[in-house]
Amino acid sequence: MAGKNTIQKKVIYEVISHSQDHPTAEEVYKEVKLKIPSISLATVYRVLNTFYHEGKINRIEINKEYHYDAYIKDHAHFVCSSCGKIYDLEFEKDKMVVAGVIMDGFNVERIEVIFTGVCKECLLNR
Amino acid sequence: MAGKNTIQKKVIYEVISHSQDHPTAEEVYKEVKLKIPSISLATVYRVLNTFYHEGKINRIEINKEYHYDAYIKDHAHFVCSSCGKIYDLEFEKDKMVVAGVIMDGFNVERIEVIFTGVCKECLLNR
DNA sequence: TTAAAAAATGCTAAAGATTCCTATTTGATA
DNA sequence: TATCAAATAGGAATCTTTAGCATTTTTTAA
Repeated sequence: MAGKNTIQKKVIYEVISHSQDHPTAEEVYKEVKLKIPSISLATVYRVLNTFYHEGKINRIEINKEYHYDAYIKDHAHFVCSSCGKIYDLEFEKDKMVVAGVIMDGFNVERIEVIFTGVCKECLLNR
Repeated sequence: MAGKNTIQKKVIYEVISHSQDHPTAEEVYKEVKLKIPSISLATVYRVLNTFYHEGKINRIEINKEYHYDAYIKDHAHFVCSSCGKIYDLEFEKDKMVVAGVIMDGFNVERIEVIFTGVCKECLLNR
C-alpha cells in the first residue's frame, strides 16, 4: 500500500532525511541527481508529493515554494527575512491550542506555524 | 510617504476591507473591475504588495496562493480541506509564544498560524 | 525463471500565479 | 498650469508545479 520500491524513492528519502535545512524540490533534485543522474525533476515532485500525503515527510510553504522536511513531529518554523534560513522550533501543540486559539467544533488535522523575523545570527552581525 | 493617492488604490482597499472572506489577487481584481473596468491585473498585484509591506493589510499563503485580509490584528486561520473556506480565529500571541514555542534570541516580526482540517459545517453535512 | 499486469519513471508540454518591462497617464508640486 | 516623479495598463516573461503519454521497472504468480 505504500507503492513500489524504487531506487528513486529510496534516494529521495535519504536526501530529505539527511538534510539539515529544509530543501525545496529543486534542491532535492540537484542532490539526488548526484546519485541517480538520470532522474527526472517530475519524479522528484511526484515522490515528494506522495511522501507528504502518506505522512512520511513534512512540508511547509514559504514565499511560494514548498520546503520539505523529514522531521515529522509537530514543530514550528522560523524564517529569517535577512538570510533566508529556516529554523525548527520546539512546539507544544496541546499547550498552544489550549492557550491561544479558540477551536470549537473544528476538526484540526494539521497546524502550520511560521514565524518571520531576523534570526540570532543576523542580529549579531549588524 | 504612502505614495500617491490613486482611485485604483482607494477601490482596492475598499474591496479588501469590505470582503468577508480572504480574497486572492484575482478575486480582488474581478471585484475592482466592476468599479474600474480599465484596471490592470498587474496594478492589483502591485498595490496589494505595497499595502502588505506597509502593514495596511494582512496576507497568508495557502496552496500556492496569497490571500489578503484587512483584519490586521494578530489572528490565526483555519482552512477547510473539504470546502476550502478560510476562517479567522481569535489568537492570543503572547500566550501562544509563552506556552508553546521556544523563541530565545530571535526577533519575531510576524506569525502565521494555519490550521487545516474539516470545518464545523462540513462535519455536519457528512 | 519468465511472462503479464500494474505502477513508476522520464521527458516535454502546459498550467497557474506572480512579476517584469515599457510606453503612457496621472497626481502632486511649485 | 507646466513640470516631474510616480503609478498605471497591457502584455510578455518567469518560476514553480502538474499533466500526459510512451517507456521502463517492479511485482506477481504460473
